[in-house]
Amino acid sequence: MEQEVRDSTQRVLDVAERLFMDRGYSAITLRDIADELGMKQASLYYHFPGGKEQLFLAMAERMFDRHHQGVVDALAGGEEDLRAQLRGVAEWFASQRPMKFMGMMHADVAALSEEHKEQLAQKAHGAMFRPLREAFVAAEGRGEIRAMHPDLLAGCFLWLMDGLSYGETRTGAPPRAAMAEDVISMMLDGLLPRDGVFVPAMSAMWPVAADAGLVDSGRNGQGRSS
Amino acid sequence: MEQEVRDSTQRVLDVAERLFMDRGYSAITLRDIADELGMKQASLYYHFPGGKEQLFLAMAERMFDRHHQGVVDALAGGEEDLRAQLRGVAEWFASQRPMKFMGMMHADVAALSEEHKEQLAQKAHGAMFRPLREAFVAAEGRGEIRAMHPDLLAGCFLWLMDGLSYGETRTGAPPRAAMAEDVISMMLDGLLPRDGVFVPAMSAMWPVAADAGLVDSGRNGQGRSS
DNA sequence: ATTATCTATAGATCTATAGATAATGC
DNA sequence: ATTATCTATAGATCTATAGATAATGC
Repeated sequence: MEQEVRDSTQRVLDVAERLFMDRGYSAITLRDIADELGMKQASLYYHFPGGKEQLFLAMAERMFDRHHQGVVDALAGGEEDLRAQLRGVAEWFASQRPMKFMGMMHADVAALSEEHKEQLAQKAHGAMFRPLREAFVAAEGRGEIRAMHPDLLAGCFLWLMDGLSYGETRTGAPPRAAMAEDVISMMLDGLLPRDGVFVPAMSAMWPVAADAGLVDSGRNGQGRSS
Repeated sequence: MEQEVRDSTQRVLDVAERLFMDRGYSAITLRDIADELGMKQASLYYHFPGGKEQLFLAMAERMFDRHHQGVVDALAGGEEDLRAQLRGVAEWFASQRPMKFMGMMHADVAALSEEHKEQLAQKAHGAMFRPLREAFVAAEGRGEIRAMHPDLLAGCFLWLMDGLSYGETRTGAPPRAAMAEDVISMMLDGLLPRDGVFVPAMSAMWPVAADAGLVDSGRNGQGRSS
């Protein structure tokens, strides 16, 4: 029975995570979640007496714990080599559903109480930002990369990894692994030629759609281009 | 009177843009917007008979038109030099309120009708994505940068510029101009040393907070770091 | 007559609470 | 007795519509 409780609550969190992360805190109702679970909206209060906000918070904390584990493990797996570490983190994020990290930390969090807002920000920071930042600091210490504000580096990388998942659905886009590899190469090698030679990119092999929109439909993007 | 109508409707759009972009389509009610304007919720239907969705759409299109102008002008101002062009675009975005582009194109757009969804995606693409992508293609054609999928390059840059505005409120963060310059340098020069020399970064001058959270409060970020 | 607002309200949700019910464990 | 659900519903919004009102332009 103890086991049952756990499974059931975890299933609620699974659905909540998928829906909240996909459409945002305000857009999702408890009924949406309950419907997907085949239960009634009021039944969710058995698992989360604090209601919607408590459910969202529990979902977010569980998610951050998971990502913390994934990021820390990935960083540990490529020790002494930043590129290998970043590849590992990229693989981790590719294995997870998009979290829309910043979208959540901004729009969704605004709907929470002041206390929970701060709590979640701290959690997110400790879970993903801090370990990644430390990896950049260590790489700089080893003389592997130049000095740049480590918060900026960690933020850019996390941000880009999260961003890759948005583009995933586009038709004609290079596969995610190729994009991640190129993003890492862009950060480390840069786009300018090195020693007069161009570093090859994986995504360069994919054909560029004539005028790739989000889908391939007629263009009505912009008329009044002055 | 004609003039009056225009001003009044534009003021509605101003407030709608600020609120929608800040907290998302679902989180903002027509009452929120009307209150801020000092009018009644029902009065908004005079300006936008189609209601909330029409108001959001009009707001987004006006915003994209503005950004199209800003991006195109910035790109034209630094012709034949990608770094100058990107600096110009970065300055443009710094002069504008954060648009939370992707957050909007994903979560908010999901609440719209299928038709408007597509319409907005096309608009956003034509307004900002396409001109930027073409600048990357041209730079590659000039031999300035290596070949990489231009959609990826344009997406990364836009994404990073949008991301910079999120971090802006953090205490102790380097000023936005320094961050933008470093992000551009990271993309073009890379983090690895060039010809044995480290390219200097502006943000490297800013002190790294001992354990910079979003604010400087006690750490409760992560306990169970296995 | 037109413009730009307002008041009032119908109808549809949404969150949260109270209490019933069925199944399982002691 | 406990667990996990359900039904029913109060109370609070939210969107949208109908129609009144005051100010301005012809």
